[in-house]
Amino acid sequence: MLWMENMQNVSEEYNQNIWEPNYVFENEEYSWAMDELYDNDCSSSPDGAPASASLSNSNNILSERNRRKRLNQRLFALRALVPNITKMDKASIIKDAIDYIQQLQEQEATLQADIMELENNNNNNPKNHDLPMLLTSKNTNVFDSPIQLLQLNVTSMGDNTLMVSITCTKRADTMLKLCQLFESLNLKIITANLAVVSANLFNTLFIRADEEEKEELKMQIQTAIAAFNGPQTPITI
Amino acid sequence: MLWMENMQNVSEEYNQNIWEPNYVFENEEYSWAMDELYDNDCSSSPDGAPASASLSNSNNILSERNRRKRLNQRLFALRALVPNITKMDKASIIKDAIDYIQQLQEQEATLQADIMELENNNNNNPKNHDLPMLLTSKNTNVFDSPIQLLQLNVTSMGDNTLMVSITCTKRADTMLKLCQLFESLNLKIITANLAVVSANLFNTLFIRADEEEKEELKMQIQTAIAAFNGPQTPITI
DNA sequence: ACGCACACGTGAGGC
DNA sequence: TGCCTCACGTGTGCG
Repeated sequence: MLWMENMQNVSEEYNQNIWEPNYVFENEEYSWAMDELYDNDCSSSPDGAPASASLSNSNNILSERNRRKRLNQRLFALRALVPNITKMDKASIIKDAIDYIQQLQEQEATLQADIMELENNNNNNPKNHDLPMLLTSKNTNVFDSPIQLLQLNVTSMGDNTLMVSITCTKRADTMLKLCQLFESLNLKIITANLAVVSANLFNTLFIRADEEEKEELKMQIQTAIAAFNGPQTPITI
Repeated sequence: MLWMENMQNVSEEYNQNIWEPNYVFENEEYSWAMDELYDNDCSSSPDGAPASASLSNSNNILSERNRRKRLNQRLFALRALVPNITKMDKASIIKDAIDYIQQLQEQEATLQADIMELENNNNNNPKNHDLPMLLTSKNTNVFDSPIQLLQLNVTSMGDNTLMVSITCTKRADTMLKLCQLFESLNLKIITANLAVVSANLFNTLFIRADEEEKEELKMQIQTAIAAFNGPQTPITI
């Protein structure tokens, strides 16, 4: 019944691995969602299992651990969006999110009804509201000057945060084009910084995204710039 | 290792318990979240375990099974609320819910701003159609979401530097419009910073200009925003 | 073969 | 004590 005792080797490397999910957690109550991150080797299985099985087993364990970690990060990110949270249970987090979504949905319906009523009330303005407006159909007004990219880096900062650092030559409407590009990519920008030094434009922005989307994001930015510039592409990096 | 074979007694009562979570599920693909619902008694443990331990153990198993079932039901209910779902992963469900909540939040901000705008439009009769209407060459793709200015400060930092601090509600294309506006004013931007907090957008930029242009610059920005938003202006500061 | 996503049983820890 | 929630390792099934 109790033939497997590979637990509780946590205490030493716990303190250096506890910050690896990078959710800050200054308050120490309710600190589940990060009770993992110790990699035991799990060698020498009691029955004479061969080494290959042990290796694949270890991979499975690690993969499953990462999966649980991702799920908990997402759940915690979901919890961060809901304003009125009652309990920190996993089930309660999802329940509160459900209630909040329903509340937002009916509030949206109410607001839209109010808008329609107000629009009908003053019968002299013929404006129409088109709200959904997905991406990729708004950059039809590229005229001439392309974005000349000098450097592009995407690094993971932890805490579901990616830092994008872009350097390009400053010419007319470059910043405008970059903004257009960022909006088209639907990035969740936390903070953006821009510095102009002589004729160069240094742009640093922090984006809320999963850490594993790093390379994907870099490729997205590159292809977006390429698509923005048109058929001829002076990307040099 | 394989001393416990209490699986696969599902087939009879599966059909009457499958509808117990009350989510309809007419399509039969992706039907996880309901792979449980068999209550085995688990009596007569093979080793001579006492009856109390066996009973508490069985209760634990059953309770844990119910907990998992509740969690999956909630997750599935959450998934039912989100319109645009990509994958049926647990992690993807939570991710899509997160994106949807954020989208609903900014849409709510947009709609509330629209309501305020419409109410101002109802109260105020046309009186300011004498706006300078600069820029006008590139804003052919402005739909109808204006910049809702919450705060605007211009302070002199000395050394021919002015600091402009702008707060407005974050909605779609707000940053793009601000960039367009700044470019149209031909400002000599040294450094610009942008922070997004919930549904607000905080913008701070340092501009190379004479100190006596402070009030003039503030007026320029205000009138530019007014011109950008169109005839009706919901400036509240 | 390999990886991924899941449900399961189990022990630990908190009220 | 029992009840509840969680993380863990494991087995299974699918692409």
